[in-house]
Amino acid sequence: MARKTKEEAQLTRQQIIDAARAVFHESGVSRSSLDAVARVAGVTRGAVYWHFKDKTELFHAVREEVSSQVLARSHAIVDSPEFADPLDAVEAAIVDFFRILEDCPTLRQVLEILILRCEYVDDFVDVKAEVMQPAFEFNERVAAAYRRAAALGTLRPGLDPESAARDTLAFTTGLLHLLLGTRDANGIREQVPAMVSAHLALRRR
Amino acid sequence: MARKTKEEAQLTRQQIIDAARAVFHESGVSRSSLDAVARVAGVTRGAVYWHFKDKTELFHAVREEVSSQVLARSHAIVDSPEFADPLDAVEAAIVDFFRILEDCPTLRQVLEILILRCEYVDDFVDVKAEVMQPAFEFNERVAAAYRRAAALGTLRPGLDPESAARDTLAFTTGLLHLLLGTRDANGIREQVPAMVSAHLALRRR
DNA sequence: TATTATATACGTACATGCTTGTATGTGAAG
DNA sequence: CTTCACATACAAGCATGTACGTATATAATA
Repeated sequence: MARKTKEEAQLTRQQIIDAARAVFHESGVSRSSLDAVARVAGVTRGAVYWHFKDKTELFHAVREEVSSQVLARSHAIVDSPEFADPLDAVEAAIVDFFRILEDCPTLRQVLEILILRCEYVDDFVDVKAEVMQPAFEFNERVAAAYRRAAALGTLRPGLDPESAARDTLAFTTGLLHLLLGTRDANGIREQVPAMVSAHLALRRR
Repeated sequence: MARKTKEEAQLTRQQIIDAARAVFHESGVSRSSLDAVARVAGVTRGAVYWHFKDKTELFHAVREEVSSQVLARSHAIVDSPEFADPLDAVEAAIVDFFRILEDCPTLRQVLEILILRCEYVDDFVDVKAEVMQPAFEFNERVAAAYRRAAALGTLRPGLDPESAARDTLAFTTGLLHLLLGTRDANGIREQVPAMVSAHLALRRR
């Protein structure tokens, strides 16, 4: 084999990332060998070590490929001025998230890797904080939306926007884990839009 | 070394389980070697292999040591006839769970192992279902409590008991994951009783 | 523009350490 | 005397990291 052009090199880099996602999802992060990743990608470990320092760096590449887009998409919906009621924006953002979770296998694979196929120890303890940061950032937007709703009078009287946002964060987090935890999620999967709608309905005036 | 009496053997077995819990929590399940577990327990791998077939069986021993007690305790509170309002029983059970999560380091360690230090692949995929089963069983009790509350008229009119139970399950699940995910849980830890109370308050008439 | 030099994008080979499973030894309890 | 409750020893397989080879894209130079 010989040297590739820059575009070809970027392509093999992407192939390695795709292979890593598949292998991590299949075997778990710590049980995945870089040789298995290389074989799936159609290269050798030499290529993997050329593009990535070690498995941790490759793991980060797999994660960052999806985390930023998802967060940006959710933020755009929550902050969208198209919704007269901020509560509608929150509901739309949450429903949208769970919908693309169903439609985008890449996102689903990465989230399944992060949540139940990765051990957060040693150098991965701070990774867990990075993984959860998007959730907390989204929660900030939800709190802001709830404050706007309170000002508009569409939030149920007596509800503290910050407390309500924490509650919504717990609800969303739990729903995600329940959906990823089991195959059919005990019938929860088809109930998602209704559950989100009911959750928001309890917060409306 | 020589043969021990039966009580001594049970003691070393328990020491191995305790050591496994510590080592799994420190290094993650797959990165933990049975030799490390044996050294912490003060024995050799021979003792570990005598008491347990392999690492998977040891893992199950660590898990089952706590899962049954916790579930029984929660069920006892939810089904307790001491509460006039079933919603009070649900609130008490949830608050109690998160309180013993704070007070009992063993339970906390095991839950942290199960949730963020274990990779659910291969022979562990069905383990995940076992891990989540207590949550679904508890949810059944909560649904029954909500039905009783509906009959008593203390449940908010218009709420479907089954839907409300699913919502509570998502809330509880999410709260658990948020608490275990980060060190200070972004200030959520001290808010837990208030969050649970607020969650139930939205479901009261 | 043609030639040369160099860094690039890998593949190959090797040494090392770690972990597992099993096989066997062994001394005291029953 | 037998079985238990371990300890010890051994073999084998992986996975990792690095060192090295290599041929070509690309830049530098003439």
